[in-house]
Amino acid sequence: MSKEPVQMEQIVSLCKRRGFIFQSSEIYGGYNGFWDYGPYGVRMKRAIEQLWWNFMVETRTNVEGLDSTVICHPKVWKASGHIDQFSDEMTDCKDCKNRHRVDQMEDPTTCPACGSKNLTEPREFNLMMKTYVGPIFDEDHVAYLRAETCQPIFVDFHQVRVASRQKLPFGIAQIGKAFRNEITPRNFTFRSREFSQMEMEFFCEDENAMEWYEYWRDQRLKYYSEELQFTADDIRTHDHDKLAHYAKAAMDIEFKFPFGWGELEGIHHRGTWDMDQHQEFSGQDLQYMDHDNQRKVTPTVIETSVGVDRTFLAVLCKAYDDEEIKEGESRLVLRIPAKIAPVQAAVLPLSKKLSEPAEKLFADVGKYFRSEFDVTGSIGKRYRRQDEIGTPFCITYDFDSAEDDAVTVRNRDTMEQDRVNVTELRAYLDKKING
RNA sequence: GCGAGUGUAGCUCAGUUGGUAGAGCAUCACGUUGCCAACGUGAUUGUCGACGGUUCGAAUCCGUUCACUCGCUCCA
Repeated sequence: MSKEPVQMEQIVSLCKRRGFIFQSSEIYGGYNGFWDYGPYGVRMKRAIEQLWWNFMVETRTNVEGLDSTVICHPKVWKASGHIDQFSDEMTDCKDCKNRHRVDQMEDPTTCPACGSKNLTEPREFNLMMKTYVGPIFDEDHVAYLRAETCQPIFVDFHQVRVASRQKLPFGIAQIGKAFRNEITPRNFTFRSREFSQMEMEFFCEDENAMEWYEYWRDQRLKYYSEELQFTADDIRTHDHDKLAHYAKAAMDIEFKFPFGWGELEGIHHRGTWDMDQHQEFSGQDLQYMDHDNQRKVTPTVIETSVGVDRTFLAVLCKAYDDEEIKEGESRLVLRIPAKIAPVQAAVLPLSKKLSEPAEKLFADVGKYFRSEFDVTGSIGKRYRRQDEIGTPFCITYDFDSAEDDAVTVRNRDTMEQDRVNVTELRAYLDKKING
């Protein structure tokens, strides 16, 4: 059953039509690089975040959570290198139209691509979003929106450690918004200017760092295969040969998007770079006292950093299936894993006459699963509507239901139905959805 | 940001040499239907991306701008 590879336009169109994602500020013509999650989108986005949180935090004793502010003391970004490193001088060649980083050019007056000297004045491109804190808008009150969620984790390391009574090795995880003035937002939500990250910084001793690096790489790959059901065709890893200034080892987990391979997650061995920087800039002692060995160590950091919006997009691309049912008839179905589907169970009365008892059933199902009630249109029509938003189970209340206290549960992928007693419905769905 | 392309109802698109907008799907109502896009009748929807100009008259011509797609660049 080979199918046409999905195109980005189809994903964008579906997202808009069914209320997953639409452009920010659309009535004003939109705003480049900003996207809103609609009713189904926010359900699935939160489910993805919850899935990651459960996997990374709730099911472990050695990872703690944090929810820090978007705006931090400006020195945080000075220490992290973002204010300097995120700021590139760029020049455009007026002849061959290529853009170059001035610091990477052998001769800043000559275009490396075509040799022309007809270049624009170097202009600074800083990716940090700037704002002011306090009512006075001058240079002394400049602040930045965080460009990544991990820096506040380093900054709060000691507070979290003391409060949670953790010893090395342990991790701190955070989900939240980050902001970057991307030069070119592109590929729908893949690269936007406001986005959500799910990051975990694992603090350990340097001797064991590579082992932890490998451990977290394996854990994260397990998450993609077992939790998100991505296969070897969807996912590949890519080891960095050129390392960033802070990294000792680094790899990406990439997903095969319609527009090509794109990074979902980065796993980095950051050494003691961040902790050293914050120690230096804050003047505070950020070392960890290892009482067992009577020594102080600066923790080494292993980072796992995921883009929520990218995960969301990957799930949709993978799930999208325009399936041919018979000659000339197809159904659009999103084969989203049940755990993160925006609607996990739709309650549908077979006929409008059955609305009242069906609504009672819906009230009960809705307590335990993300659910929806729909009475408009034929039953087949309503199944197709649910297929389109990836609802794994449709519960149909029919004319026998009052008699036998049972309903049919229709499976999205197989389109087959089970007759399930209402008293067993919760357990039935729970097993199918949560395993 | 630079270069190229695109921009008409929620979606996909039509709109002839400038004469103030249509189709299919979707949505909603009523009837019908009783488990996979049925059908019938009716209804809603657009300052033709935005602003400005030329013209008696602009979706159609010109300018600017915004957004999207592709390339350069960058990254979670």
